[in-house]
Amino acid sequence: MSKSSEFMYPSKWNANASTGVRLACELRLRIISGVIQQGSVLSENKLAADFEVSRSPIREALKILASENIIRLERMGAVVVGLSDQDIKEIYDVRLLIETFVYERILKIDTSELVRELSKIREMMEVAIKYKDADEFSYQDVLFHETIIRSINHSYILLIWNNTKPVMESLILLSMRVRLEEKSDDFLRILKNHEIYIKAIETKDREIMIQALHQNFEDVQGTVEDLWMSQQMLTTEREQ
Amino acid sequence: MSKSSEFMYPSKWNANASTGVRLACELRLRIISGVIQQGSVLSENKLAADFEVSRSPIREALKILASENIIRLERMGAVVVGLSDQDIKEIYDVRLLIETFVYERILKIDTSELVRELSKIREMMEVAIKYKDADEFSYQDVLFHETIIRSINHSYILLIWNNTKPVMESLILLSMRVRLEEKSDDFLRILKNHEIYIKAIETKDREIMIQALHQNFEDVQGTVEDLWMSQQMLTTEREQ
DNA sequence: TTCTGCATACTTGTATACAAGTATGATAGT
DNA sequence: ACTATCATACTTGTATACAAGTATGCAGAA
Repeated sequence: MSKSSEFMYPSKWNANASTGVRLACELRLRIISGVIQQGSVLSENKLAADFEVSRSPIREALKILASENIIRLERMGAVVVGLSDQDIKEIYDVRLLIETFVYERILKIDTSELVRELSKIREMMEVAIKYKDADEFSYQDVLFHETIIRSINHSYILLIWNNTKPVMESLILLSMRVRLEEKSDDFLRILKNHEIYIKAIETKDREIMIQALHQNFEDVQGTVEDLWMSQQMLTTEREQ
Repeated sequence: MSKSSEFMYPSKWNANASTGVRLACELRLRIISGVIQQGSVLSENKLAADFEVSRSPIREALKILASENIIRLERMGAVVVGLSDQDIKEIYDVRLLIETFVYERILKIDTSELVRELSKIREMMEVAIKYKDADEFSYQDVLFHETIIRSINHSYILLIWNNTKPVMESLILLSMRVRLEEKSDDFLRILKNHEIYIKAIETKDREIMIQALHQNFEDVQGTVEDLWMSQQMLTTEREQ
C-alpha cells in the first residue's frame, strides 16, 4: 500500500525539515486526497517499512496528524479520519473568523509595508499562472494569507493559523492541481480575489473586505467539489 | 534545577496519559508559573536525567510545548519562551473569539441538555469552594467552558480550543491557587459569572451573554496580576 | 594581548532494542 | 457444531545506541 515511491508533497516546501515533519506532510496529503482511504488503520511498523525509516520519525508524524484531527491514535493503530465536507466548511469558518479578527486589527495599523509585500506575492501568483505551475500558485496563495495574518503580530492568532495551515495548504494544493487541468480560468478569478484583498487593506474599507471574504468563501464549495472529483478519480482507478 | 521531586500539576488530571503528555503538563506549569525561568535553555538529556525517564517521552513533551509556543526548539536546546502579559491578553482574545462564535451557534440549537450539564458543573464548583479546593475549582471552571464549546459539535473550533486549553488551564490553576490564600471572595464572584453564562444560554439573550463575557474579560487583568505576584514570590524566594 | 585552530563535550535526529498489553486464530473439549 | 482457552504475532510506549553537527574553551602562534 502507498509506498514511498512517489511523493505527492512538493519536496522543496519542507526540504530542511526533519523526516517526521516531511512524513506528516506526505501522509496528510495522501489522506486528504483519498490515496490513503479513511477508515483504514495505519501501523507504525508498516509505515516505517513502507517509507524505509525507523519508527521514531513515523511516531512524530502521527502525533502531528493526530493534533490536526486527521487521524485518531488508538491502542491498536492509527485510524484514518480524513476530512468530511462538513470539516472543510468548518475550516473555512475558522479562517473567516481569524481573517475578520485580523482585518479589524489591520484597520488600526500602518499597512504600507504589508500592501507592498502582498503586491509582490500577487505578482508571483501571476507568474505561476503564466507557467501553469499549480504548486507554486498554491504556495503563494497560502503565503498571501499568512502574510496578512502575521502582520498584526498576534501570537495566538498565529498559533491558530499554524494549527489550521497544514490542512488549508493541502486543500488548496489538491484543488489547484485538479483545476489546472479542467478549470484554468479559476486561477485568474482567484488572482482577482486577491487583488480585492489588497485593495481592502489599502483603502481600509470594510465593505471591500467583506466582498473579498465573500468571494473567497464562495470558493469553498468549489474546493469541496474538486476534492470529491479527485477522490472519484481515485475510486475509478482502483476499480480498473 | 527543578527536580521531579514534587509535581505542581495535579496527577489525577492526567493519570492515564503517556509519560510525555504528563511531562508536558508539568513543564508547562513550571514555565508559566516561573519556576522554570524564561530564557533558560532546556536540554533533552538534562530533563531526562532530572525526571528519571528516557529522552523519548521528553522529546514528546518538548514537541507539545513547542506547538503551544511556550518553548522554542532550536539547534542547541529548547529555549523557554514563557508567557508575557501580552500573550495572556491574546489568549483571552482568542477565547472571546471562540466563545462568541460558539454562542451564535448555540442560539440555533436546543440547549436544555447543555444547561442541565452546566448546572451540574456549577454545583460542583460550589462544592469545590466549600472545601477550599482550588484545583478542583479550576478543573470544573475549565470543564464548564469546554462543555459549552463542545455543545455545538464543531470540530475545528474544538481543535482551536484543544490547542489553547493547556495554557488556559495552567493560567486558571495558578491564579486560583494564589487567590485561595489571598482573595477567596473571587471564587464566589467567578461562580456568579458562570451563573450568568448559564442564564445567557438558557434565555438565549445576547445582552446577558455580552455581560457574562465582559465580566470574564475583566478577570484577565486579575489573572495577569496573580501571575505577576506568583512570579514575584518566586524571585524573593530565590534571593533568600 | 589577540587571533586562529583544534580537541572535546554536548546537542539533536534517527535507528534499534526491549517490555507490556491486546487482538487473532487455532486447538481441544463438550 | 460450538465454545473456551491458550499460544502467537502484532501493537504501542519507553529505553538505549549510534551518528552527525555545533558551541566551547584551551593552546599556541603572531
